Amino acid sequence: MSDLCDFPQLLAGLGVKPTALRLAVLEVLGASSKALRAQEILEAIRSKRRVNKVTVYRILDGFTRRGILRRLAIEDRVSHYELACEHHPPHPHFQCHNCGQVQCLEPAPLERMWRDLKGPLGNRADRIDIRVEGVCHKCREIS
Amino acid sequence: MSDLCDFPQLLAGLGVKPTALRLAVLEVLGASSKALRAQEILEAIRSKRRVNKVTVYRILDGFTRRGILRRLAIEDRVSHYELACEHHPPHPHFQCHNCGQVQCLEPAPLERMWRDLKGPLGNRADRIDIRVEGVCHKCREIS
DNA sequence: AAATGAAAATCAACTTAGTTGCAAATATCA
DNA sequence: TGATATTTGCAACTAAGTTGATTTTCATTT
Ligand SMILES: [Mn+2]
Ligand SMILES: [Mn+2]
Ligand SMILES: [Zn+2]
Ligand SMILES: [Zn+2]
Repeated sequence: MSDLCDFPQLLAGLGVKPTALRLAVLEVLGASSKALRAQEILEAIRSKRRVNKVTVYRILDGFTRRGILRRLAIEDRVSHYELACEHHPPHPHFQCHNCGQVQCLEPAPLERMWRDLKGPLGNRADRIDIRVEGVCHKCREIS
Repeated sequence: MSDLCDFPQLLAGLGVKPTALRLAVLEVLGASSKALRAQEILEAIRSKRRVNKVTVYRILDGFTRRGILRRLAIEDRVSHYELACEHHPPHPHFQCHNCGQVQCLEPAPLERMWRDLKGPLGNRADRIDIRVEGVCHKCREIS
């Protein structure tokens, strides 16, 4: 999705060393049009080289803490990850409850929701996640 | 939250036997102003009687399938449950990333989101979940 | 009241996704 | 080169939930 980002430079800007594995994680996510599970990222990297899952989990975690990735709590019991670079502003997601895929939707409606939800609370809102669940285009055709 | 519902009657209407445990699960959720984890429901029941966790998980699962409860994928790796009766229409949720509590927000803005998100897809949207993340009122005071 | 049968609850074992602690391998710097 | 710090790997563990088989409960039928 984002071959627009120069990953080595992105990491350099944050003082993070661009190791082969860190770049591999970013490239897998950059090449995907949808948010991926840690498992899927792991397998994608493994199709090219050998990696330990712990390393991948640690990279995903570190990137999420630094704001390089967003971790989505979109599905029970499995996190999904996506790039959080400027080409990927926060946006709603769609998950098909038949095939499980997580699509990215257009960011547009987010701004308005912010205003509606932020107001009425003594809480401080830092982030808003919108998840649409249903049956995707492909799965509808089949059945 | 919903002492408004007559649980035995609710179950009867669906042809589900109102066993002691099923009612206990509904009463715990009915007495709570926030969505609860399976663990919390289990502990609440255990403070009164002895139960096996499998039974509680199966009850939660059955209720969710029948639409008596909603299962919320609001936090990584832990489901939250809430009553889905007419006094609890679907609504956005707020989770504090300090204390982890999941508050229920007002249902109002949901209708509008539907229209915005349903349209642009070949997908069929069945449900929309909105999750606001931040720091809750209580946790803000403390720090 | 005893026998039958179905639904509900329990138990032990298992699974999945992720985490922890520590050791080995690399990279960086003096 | 050696000393230090960072990254990666390995094995063991955890938390949340699931599975399959067994036992209990409870309403019917005899
Ligand atoms: Mn996305
Ligand atoms: Mn709620
Ligand atoms: Zn699908
Ligand atoms: Zn809080």
